[in-house]
Amino acid sequence: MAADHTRTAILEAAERLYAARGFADVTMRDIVAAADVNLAAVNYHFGSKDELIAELFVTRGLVTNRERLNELKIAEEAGGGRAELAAIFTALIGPTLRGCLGPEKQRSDAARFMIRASIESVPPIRKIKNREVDHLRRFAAAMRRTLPDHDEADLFWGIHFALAMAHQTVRDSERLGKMSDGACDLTDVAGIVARIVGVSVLALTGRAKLRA
Amino acid sequence: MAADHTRTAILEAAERLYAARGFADVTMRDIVAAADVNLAAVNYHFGSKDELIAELFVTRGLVTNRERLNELKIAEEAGGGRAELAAIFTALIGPTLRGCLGPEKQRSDAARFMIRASIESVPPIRKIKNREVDHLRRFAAAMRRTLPDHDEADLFWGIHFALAMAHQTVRDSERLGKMSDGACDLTDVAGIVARIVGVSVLALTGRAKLRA
DNA sequence: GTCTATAGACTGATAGAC
DNA sequence: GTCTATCAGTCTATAGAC
Repeated sequence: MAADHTRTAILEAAERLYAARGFADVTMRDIVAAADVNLAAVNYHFGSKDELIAELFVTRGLVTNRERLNELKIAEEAGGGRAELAAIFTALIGPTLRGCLGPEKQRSDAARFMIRASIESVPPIRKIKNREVDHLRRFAAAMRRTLPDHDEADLFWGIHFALAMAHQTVRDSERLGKMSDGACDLTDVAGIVARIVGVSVLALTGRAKLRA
Repeated sequence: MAADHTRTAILEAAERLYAARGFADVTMRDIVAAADVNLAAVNYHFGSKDELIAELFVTRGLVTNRERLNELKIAEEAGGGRAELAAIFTALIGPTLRGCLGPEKQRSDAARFMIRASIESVPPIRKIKNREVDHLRRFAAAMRRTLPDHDEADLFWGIHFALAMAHQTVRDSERLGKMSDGACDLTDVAGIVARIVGVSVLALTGRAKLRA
């Protein structure tokens, strides 16, 4: 009970501080002060600063991944086993973008934390991301069912590019806003998702359609 | 002379070590040991660890940006003031990708350093990237000359997405290789550039052509 | 100006008492 | 499970030698 309280207090304080100020600027002493626990408690419960960050990232990432697979499942059922290509891409990038973009004022600590994780990309987080491969292969499999005759490598490039566009939009929305002088609306999440999905679908099917 | 030697020795050692082991794992003590200079010399010549990293990044980045603008200029001259869209995108992403991808064995320390900068993205580097906006606006201007009637925001989204795909390919080539089980050839730099350029051009012109 | 030796403040991690 | 005390390691700052 008391153990749980300490553990939870650390997690909450860490997420809040990391979300607000980033990983580099927040020390373990900042966290234990905010959580009102002892310094050594972090190492006792999590092992190290990196493992604390990893724990937070895994927890939040699992939620997103579950949403993605859920949307994919719905899309496949709606299509009788073969999901629309656009629906597959939407399932892949929608949950992340909806969580990370949108009106700045109403972003939760969890969302802000995930944005930091995208931007700063510290070692513990990179390690976890490298183990996401199996998860992504499910989307490749869904695409293969929809486009059984399509070149295999193209499908993987399609996933790679869709994630790239989504990720970079979360990461660097500031630069895009500055560069376009406000012409690109970064609060219109649905519009951004549709835009990335549109490009991704076109990249896979466009050349063929243009030839026809 | 002697001043130059110390300064240069620090820069060379830092670039080599950062390229090999990343920013987080290399301390200033590692650098001064490799360069055989005194610890305080780094602060004397560069001010801080962050400013040393920034100096390296700016130097290498200027070379890439010059290549980009040079390619853009050639493309505009070839088209009599209006460059082909594909040539604009190639000028934008080609230099970076040629520098960072390709056979792993023959990558220079400079190339490996820039890959690290893409992946780890420490604070001093992020600051510099945010000031690249003016440079990117030149590509937007070139696109406006080629597509004068096109929606303004679309052009910025096009640049944003092209950079996203290029950047992510440098950043996460490992994951793509694993996910595709080798089906995506990451040593074929020209092919990758062509692929990203193709998607980018299609994203801007595809919908219009499909309607026609 | 260039460089060195040294000291300082801060970090994450840990051993051992409670 | 919690805490105090302390560790070795980090970057930075400065006084002074060359």
